[in-house]
Amino acid sequence: MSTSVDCRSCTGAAHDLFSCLLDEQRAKLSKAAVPHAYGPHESIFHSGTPSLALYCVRSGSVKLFRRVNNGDEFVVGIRGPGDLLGLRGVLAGTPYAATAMTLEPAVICAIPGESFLSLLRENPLMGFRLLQRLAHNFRLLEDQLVERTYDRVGKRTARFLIQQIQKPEEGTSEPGTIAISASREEMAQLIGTTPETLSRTLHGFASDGILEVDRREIRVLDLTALLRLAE
Amino acid sequence: MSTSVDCRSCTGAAHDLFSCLLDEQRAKLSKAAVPHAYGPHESIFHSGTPSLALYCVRSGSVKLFRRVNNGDEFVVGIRGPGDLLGLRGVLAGTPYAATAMTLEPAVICAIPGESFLSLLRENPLMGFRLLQRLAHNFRLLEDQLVERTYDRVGKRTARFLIQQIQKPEEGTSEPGTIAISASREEMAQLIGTTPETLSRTLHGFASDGILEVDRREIRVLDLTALLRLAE
DNA sequence: CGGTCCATTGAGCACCATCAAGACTTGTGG
DNA sequence: CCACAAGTCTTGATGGTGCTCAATGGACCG
Repeated sequence: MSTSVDCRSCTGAAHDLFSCLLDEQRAKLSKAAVPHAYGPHESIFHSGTPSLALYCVRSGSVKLFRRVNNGDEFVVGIRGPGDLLGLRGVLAGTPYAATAMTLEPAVICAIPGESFLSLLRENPLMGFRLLQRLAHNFRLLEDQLVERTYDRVGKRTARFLIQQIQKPEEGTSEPGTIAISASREEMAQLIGTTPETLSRTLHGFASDGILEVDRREIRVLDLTALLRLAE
Repeated sequence: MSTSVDCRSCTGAAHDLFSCLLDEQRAKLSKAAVPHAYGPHESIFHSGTPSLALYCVRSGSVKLFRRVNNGDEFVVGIRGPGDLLGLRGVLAGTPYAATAMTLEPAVICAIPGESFLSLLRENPLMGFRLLQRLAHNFRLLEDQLVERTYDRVGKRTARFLIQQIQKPEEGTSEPGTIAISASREEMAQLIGTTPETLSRTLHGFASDGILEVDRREIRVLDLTALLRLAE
């Protein structure tokens, strides 16, 4: 075991979850968790393979997607720091339902399913916290279901852009400027549309004076209008 | 307290969940649970109101829906015997996210949120079972998200019909015959479309020789074809 | 300076919601 | 038992949204 990790120092929502662990349990977790640095577009696990481990995102962001019949990817969700991946599979003992892939460079800890389950048995409070978290995620997923079905591409795109603005960014960016690291293809997937439609939508916004669209940067000129579009 | 209930005798998936309770705990649950017989189209709780209780479906079926901006109902899910309603709200301490309404006559037990939570504290194993169940439902919801977004009305309708066939029915019906107790409007909601489109879809199937459509009964003539449509 | 990849733009079309009208069922009161 | 009314289901016509296919335009890289 080359690297070691201290789950106590882990920031974000995961801390909330693990904060109830006793020192001894936390030590056990830290010992079981194996961190790994992923590059962009590396897969963490694949849909259909047995759920041997649970993954805890320390930094970076990850997309979860399923492959649908016609072959293209359906993005089921995006996870960030503090989120757990593969929880369902480990709990239910079923294969992963989705494939997880990093969007950007990320550091993610792998926790063997068995270790996690035994920890869960030892510490019911963590179980309760987990229930609450799952309940919360459930609601978010429901929101997503409604959004995908009811809201038009324009609205979803506006929401996506607003999320990106709020995302904590590194030094260089000015307020209102979104650096696009993803390709249009990928961006379209996250919104749930095609690259063509996304392009049209963005340039539509641009010609309304709301955005300035560049290949890898989007400047928001009229945030008020954008917020109105996102309702 | 007029009526009393024995949670041990409750059939279905709920039994799985409560089977791990000790006698004493089960007695407590049975005492806390208040059964109530609902007629069709009665609401059990409303979206936005505080989550004071959890509901356990004993018989009948229930639709969960949200009201969307334009005013119409978006059906988030359907629950049947053994399912719990309002779990999320109780766990997270947030208001109900959806409104629950019976589709048919139903018997449903109300369990005060506090009683349930204290039971959960006393019995970690139940917590674990609950986690598993939530994990499973999570997956189903994800399936629904994909289905709603990707599958066309025809496919969704076919799936719906197949589900209805498999549903345990009371004496009178012949195999392959579906008694429609719901109106077209309601049926359309469950599938996620409009009454007009549903009507066209059903009669389209009929003219392909797959179904025989009557106002309140649908006979499946060609199950193979229907299964193929549902993929 | 070509070649390749990605983004954009255009044209056409499928699906389905909407609006509108007609057919049928059901209920009510005379 | 009939007549009328109200509701539901069906059918038709139309339009919008967004996907698909195809062509063009840049950017980046060798």
